[in-house]
Amino acid sequence: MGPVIGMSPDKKAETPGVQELVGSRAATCGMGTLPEAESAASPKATSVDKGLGDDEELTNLNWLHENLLQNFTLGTEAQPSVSPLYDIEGGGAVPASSSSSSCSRAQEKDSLKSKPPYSFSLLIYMAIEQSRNKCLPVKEIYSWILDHFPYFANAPTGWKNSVRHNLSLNKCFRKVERNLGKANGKGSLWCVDPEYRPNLIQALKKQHFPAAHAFCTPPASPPSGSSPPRHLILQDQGCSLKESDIDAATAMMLLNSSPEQHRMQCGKPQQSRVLPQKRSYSHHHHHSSSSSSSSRMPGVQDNPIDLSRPETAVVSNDPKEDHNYSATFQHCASRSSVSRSSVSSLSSVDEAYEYTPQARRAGSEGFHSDEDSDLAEELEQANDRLGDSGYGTQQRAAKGPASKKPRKEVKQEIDEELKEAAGSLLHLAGIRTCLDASRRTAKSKKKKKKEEKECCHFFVRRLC
DNA sequence: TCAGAATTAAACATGG
DNA sequence: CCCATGTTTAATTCTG
Repeated sequence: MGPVIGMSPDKKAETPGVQELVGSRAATCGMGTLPEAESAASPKATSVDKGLGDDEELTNLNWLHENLLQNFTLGTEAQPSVSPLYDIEGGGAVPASSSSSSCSRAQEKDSLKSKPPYSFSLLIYMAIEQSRNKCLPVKEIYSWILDHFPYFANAPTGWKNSVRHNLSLNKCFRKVERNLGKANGKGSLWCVDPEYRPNLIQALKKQHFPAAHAFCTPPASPPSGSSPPRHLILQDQGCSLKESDIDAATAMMLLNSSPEQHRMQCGKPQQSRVLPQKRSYSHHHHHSSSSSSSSRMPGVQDNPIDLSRPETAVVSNDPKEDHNYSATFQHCASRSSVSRSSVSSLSSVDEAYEYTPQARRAGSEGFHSDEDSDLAEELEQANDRLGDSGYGTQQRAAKGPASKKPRKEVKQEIDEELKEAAGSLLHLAGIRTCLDASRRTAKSKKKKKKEEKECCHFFVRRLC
């Protein structure tokens, strides 16, 4: 990621109102992260681009915290205005920053300054995936990013251009006409091309995001007391785990990670460069050799992710093949016969939005019916589990409430469990990180050490 | 060092 | 005309 800071500040604001809103929100909730944890992480995390040492690791754990917890609120749509971490830290309603310590203040300050370690593609992906209907208008994507990464609230507005650029250019994202849309505003909806979801998840994982699988659409069967537990596979260890074990397992990953893993989890932000572009936008890409392209994205094949979702495990139509620009472009035509399940992602949406692929891409798109039907069902059920808000209100209103209540309860239970698990995991991770950081930054300033100490003490207290 | 991926900036078109 | 959205190109930066 290039420095956003370098963007010309005199550019006109694209959405003037939002910054204020989010800025103030961020100020009140402090990004909704564990304040003490982040206080250790944040203080010097203002620069992500260069020369980051020990602090950066903490910073990235910071993001890990946020996103882990976000995703552990499985089955609930991200509530932009309410951080998912509220629940964990404050027992439900208390903003994290209400425990006003010097840590939380510093953290709030720095959360606004530190740049997310995720590429725009991943940010967009996360936004879309956490939306109820798995598709969002650009504006909502902006909002999600602003809500979850307040850094952008204060950053120059070129990032929105980048977001749009990514949406247009990245094959992972597909434009969807919304015919009911006038009331919802202009512009199209954007969704994630299921075919490329594995890529995105892989990219997320590569970006110190062990819980990337949580961005996967939940399995077909609705959660119930009798439903079989979801099994997750920790990519680097090949362990198959029940969800209830994930806290311990992921904690193990954090605590016993190899240097490489540790770097992934705590180290310098790395953007995964695995996401396919829709076309070539630079001449030299056209005649670039395919030598390196075939060697990229090792994880997709080497570490198939159990994503509790059929398509995610299917990488046979491997987009990695055309993940480089030239190949991407050339494969477009051949991909016309390739199974396409985008529509399936929208199956539950198409009551609200009619899916009409854009002409530019429609030429190369057919949709796979078999997979679609399965996924449609799956998504329908998944969407049933999701909370309210967003675009699907009408259709839910049409449904009877009778079938909803038990699911809701179950969902709540699961959420509780997951939050708890995530909480303890993060505490462990926080301790680990704090200790590591203290060790490595032995030479660093006393002030910093003090903050780390506070952080560690906090976690130890919490554990006890 | 290099190729490719990602970011950033900018121009332009379109539609509300 | 303004603004949001979407597309495209180009330059730059970063990373494996």
